[in-house]
Amino acid sequence: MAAAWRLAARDGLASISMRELGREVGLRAQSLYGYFAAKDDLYDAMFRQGHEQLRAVLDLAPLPVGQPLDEAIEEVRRRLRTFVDFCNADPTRYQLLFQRVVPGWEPSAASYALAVEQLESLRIVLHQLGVEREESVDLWTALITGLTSQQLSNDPGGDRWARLVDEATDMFLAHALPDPPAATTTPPPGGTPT
Amino acid sequence: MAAAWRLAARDGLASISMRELGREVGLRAQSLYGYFAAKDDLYDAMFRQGHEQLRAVLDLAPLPVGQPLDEAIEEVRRRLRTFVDFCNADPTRYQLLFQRVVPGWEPSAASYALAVEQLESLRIVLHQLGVEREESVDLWTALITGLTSQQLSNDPGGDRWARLVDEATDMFLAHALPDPPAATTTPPPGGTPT
DNA sequence: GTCTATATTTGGATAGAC
DNA sequence: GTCTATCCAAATATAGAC
Repeated sequence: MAAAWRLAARDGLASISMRELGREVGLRAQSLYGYFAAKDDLYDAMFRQGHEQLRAVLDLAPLPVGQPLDEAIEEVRRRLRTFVDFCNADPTRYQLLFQRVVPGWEPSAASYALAVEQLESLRIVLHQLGVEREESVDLWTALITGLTSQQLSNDPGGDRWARLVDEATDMFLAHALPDPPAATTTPPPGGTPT
Repeated sequence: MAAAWRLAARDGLASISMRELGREVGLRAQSLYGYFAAKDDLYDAMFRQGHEQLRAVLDLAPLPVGQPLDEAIEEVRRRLRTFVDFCNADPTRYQLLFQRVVPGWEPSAASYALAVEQLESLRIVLHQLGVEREESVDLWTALITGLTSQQLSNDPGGDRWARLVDEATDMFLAHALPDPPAATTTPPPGGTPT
């Protein structure tokens, strides 16, 4: 798996070949079929691994159940930062998980369920903040996706967009919260919604 | 060219083959080399064509020089809508123009200049609105990119994210304009540094 | 489990005739 | 301009020996 990620990072996901992967691990390409029934299975395993890694880093941040609003907001901000950093740390992984860059391949149903689960957990967090409109959740995912993809496409390895995550969070919450908090990191007055 | 776009839409950009393209237009693959010196030249021609199309639709909307603020804002809103619609109308074209989905290929310098030009015109429009911080322009491109890519990846042909463009514009302007419009009751974030 | 050998397909690209 | 013929490289995958 590590060799596969390495090759993908070097040549692009779609350009992984069984021959080269075999060479990388000291085997012939044919021997790999003892581990993956077909090349698609390799992609599927990578997809699953990537989502497990994502879940691992997000799980470090517990869901903000019953937190005061200002702490919950800080938690959301932290999550966005974690997510953008996660994507930025490995553009190839991001492409496999969130874009469709391998022609003719799509994740198996079982693997895709992992991805859906992530989105559901996001929805829960936003709801606890008082962001309940479906449209607001969509706007939030667009904002995250946009920051991430701009960062990866136009400033890989840098932080030109990544450093905007806090500002973006403020912008979004000021728009989406029924009772908008003060900007930046100053704690807002009480008045928890819902 | 039309046949190339058709194939790309059907099988993915990276999967275009000269043989199949030839078959599509009633020629042998080898004959195509009379028109494109190599396959990369084909991608380059498509890239150029796509950007010319984009310029064409955006040029329909004149730059809002010296307009009153509210008209300029409406103009920006219109431009975003035009852009998202343009991308949504042809996901393949979007991928070629704004993502890197063809392994080993990148636009020639001459073609890439077209893309840079688009961004520059965007910067001008925002400046005329009073949005001058570099970070705000970046936030804006992230927002556009995010709406577009979410729309294409998760609701192709629909409008789940496309219909959020006006709301997104309001959110952004409320945040980025020194003197916010009446769109929302949200106070702007703290004073923008120059 | 891994190998050799090989089938099979597909792709980009060139040479030279017409 | 387009064709036939061909080269060359690379890919996925299977069969069967060890």
